[in-house]
Amino acid sequence: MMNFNEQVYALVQLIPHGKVISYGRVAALLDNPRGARAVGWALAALPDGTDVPWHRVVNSQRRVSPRYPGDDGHRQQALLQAEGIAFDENGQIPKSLFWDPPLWEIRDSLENPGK
DNA sequence: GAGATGACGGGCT
DNA sequence: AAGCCCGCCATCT
Repeated sequence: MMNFNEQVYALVQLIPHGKVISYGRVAALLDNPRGARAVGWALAALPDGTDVPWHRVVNSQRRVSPRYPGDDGHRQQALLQAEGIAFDENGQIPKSLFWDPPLWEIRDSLENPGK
């Protein structure tokens, strides 16, 4: 049985290039609707140079979340902009760029890793 | 096992 | 409308 962190990583890897999703939504798709904070914890534990596209996970305000005091989120924004994602003057991402997969698709992928 | 710690979120002021 | 407050959850001490 995959632990929570592994499920988070597996799901985040499914986020399409050019799309984003919120922490809370990731948690909900993993059948843990109140686990948003734990999702952030899981992503924080990723090593540098990971192949997990952590930058595609943003908060429910449709903005990137600061990592440390004083962080302006510029790095994550740059990664997203490189994928064609645009931010408005308020630093928000349009709703249309949010990934909203059907639940069955997630279940399938997590049950058959890699295929 | 109790207490502390976040890359969260939503409800209330 | 912008914060503050306080549950929530997986981990770490």
